[in-house]
Amino acid sequence: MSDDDRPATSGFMHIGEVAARTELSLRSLRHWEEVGLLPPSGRTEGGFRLYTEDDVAKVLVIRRMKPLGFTLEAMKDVLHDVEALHDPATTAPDREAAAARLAVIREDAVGRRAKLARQVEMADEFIGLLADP
DNA sequence: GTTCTGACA
DNA sequence: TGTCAGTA
Repeated sequence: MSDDDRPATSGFMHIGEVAARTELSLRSLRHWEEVGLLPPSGRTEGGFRLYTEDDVAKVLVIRRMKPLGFTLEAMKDVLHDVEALHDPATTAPDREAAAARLAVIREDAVGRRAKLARQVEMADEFIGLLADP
């Protein structure tokens, strides 16, 4: 690794640090860039991906949606809408539309969470079934 | 030693 | 998604 590939000085992180901090695989992070879900904020001259704290925040959003079974496309929309709401330049009607979409996703998430909870119940019952009497 | 791209038992 | 190859 050459000096221009060392991110420590500028607040940027390499993919390895992001993976470690988010408990996600390098493979997933690379894949998500490939499909346009999470492009790194930058690249070194050597081609190394550079991630910011904001990027990590997005990764965490994805990590939270993952167990709910949302599609990468849905995650992409969420990231875009959340970003739009953060951007002061976003117009009122655009905010309204983004908020509406996120509300739909939230309802969906509530349902998916319930289904997940039922699965955990099944797991607990199974574990109880094998418990020492 | 870490990351990159591409490919596939 | 994991993992291995062949590089830089």
